[in-house]
Amino acid sequence: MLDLRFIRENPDLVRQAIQWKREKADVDRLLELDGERRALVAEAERLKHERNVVSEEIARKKKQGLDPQGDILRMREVADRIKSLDARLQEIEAQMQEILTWIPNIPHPSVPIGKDERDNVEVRRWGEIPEMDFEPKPHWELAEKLGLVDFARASKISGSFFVSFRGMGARLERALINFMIDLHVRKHGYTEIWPPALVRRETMFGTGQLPKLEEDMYRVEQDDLFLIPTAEVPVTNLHRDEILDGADLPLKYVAYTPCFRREAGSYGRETRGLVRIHQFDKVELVKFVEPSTSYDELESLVRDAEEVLQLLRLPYRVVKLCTGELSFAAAMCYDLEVWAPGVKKYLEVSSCSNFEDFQARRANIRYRPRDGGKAQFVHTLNGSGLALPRTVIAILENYQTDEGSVVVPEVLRDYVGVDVLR
RNA sequence: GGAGGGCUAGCCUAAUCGGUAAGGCAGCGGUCUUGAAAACCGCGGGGCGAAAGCCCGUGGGGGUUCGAGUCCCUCGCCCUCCGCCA
Repeated sequence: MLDLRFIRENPDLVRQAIQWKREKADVDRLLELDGERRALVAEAERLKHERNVVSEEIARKKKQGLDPQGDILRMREVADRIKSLDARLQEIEAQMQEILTWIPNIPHPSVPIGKDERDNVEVRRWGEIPEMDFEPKPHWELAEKLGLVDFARASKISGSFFVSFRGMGARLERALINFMIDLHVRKHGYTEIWPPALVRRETMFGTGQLPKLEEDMYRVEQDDLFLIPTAEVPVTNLHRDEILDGADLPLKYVAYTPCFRREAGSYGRETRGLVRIHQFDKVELVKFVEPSTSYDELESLVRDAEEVLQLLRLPYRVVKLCTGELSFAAAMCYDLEVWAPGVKKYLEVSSCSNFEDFQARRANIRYRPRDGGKAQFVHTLNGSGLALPRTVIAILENYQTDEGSVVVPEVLRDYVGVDVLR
């Protein structure tokens, strides 16, 4: 959510951001309502002042044994006026709120302007694409043959685009989760969190998933709870409606959770195997930081996520998203894309974003600066570190041998228990 | 699922039959000091305003009333007990 005052002072920039992100929000209508609201507030406040003064007068008269009946009758009318003004104000504010919640965050000035992934900017590459003297197989063939994944039975019990890991496949999944969390906790100084996977509506609103993405999420109707699409949601909302101590910042959290996405309307190509599934595992990094440090913190967040790929020795590239690819709440975002030789493309395994104070304002997360002073909104950031299924894809496809076995990356061997999946 | 008790500012705690939120601690600024502590003074939730000042704010929302921390309804959360349960 943007600050209303900021919108008032920078309407053109806000309109531009709406256009860049292909959102629909009527800024002119918002400003018009804002003007109307301010006039009504002035009138209502004048009447409330009168009511306060006379009410005290009534109390005084009663104490002195005088008859306040005339004042009471007069105030009855004032009270009616106030009530109707407040009702009108409430209506206007609800309309403003509705518009406001649909206004996206403003992209950082350094974000390349563009409309789709072709306009993203590659920042750097890491690692060598492995040379194979045989035709690399796609991961679903390898996984099926090695008995790591059971697509058919998962579909039977839950429908298409669900998977069931089995045997060493399940073991690999668990190994990756532990490896990633251990890295971020022990080496990068994150605190491990295990949050709920079902959250309230307000929680989804706090990080910006609602109202925009309601159709993309699973909802438990009976209790109006949502299955989280990412750990970002519960973990960022941990500090909702709090004032953090500036001396404690930055707060750095890492959380493993399953993630649930309906992926409504995104069926099509590139959805075979493990590329896009309704339930997947992810290790997520979340930071709460002082505003002046947030872009440095974004860089270190990206490096923390990259290190997972480097230790796994998987070739990847870092891409800076253009304005049209930025999510609703993000001001800047880097994607990490790992090379998958079987499907012959780069796959997104991490999105690392700085939301500046957009989420903090929505979720009311503030901090008290070290030198005292007023509480201010923190900046929030998050990034995958990493999403599991595509990391599994990359491991299977990059580490495959000509006989169809898969070598286990060295850093995972203690976690997996074997050197080769065969 | 049922019964009861609670929720006041960063934290802690008051407010008689309904009369317009009293204090304390922490924090920040100042006086004093070589520096610090102590002591004393001030600030100390949000909005509008150049300021004076005004409005709002007792978990959220609504109602009754001239006037609500206080009465009523509703939702959330915490605690105690009963029931059920991996």
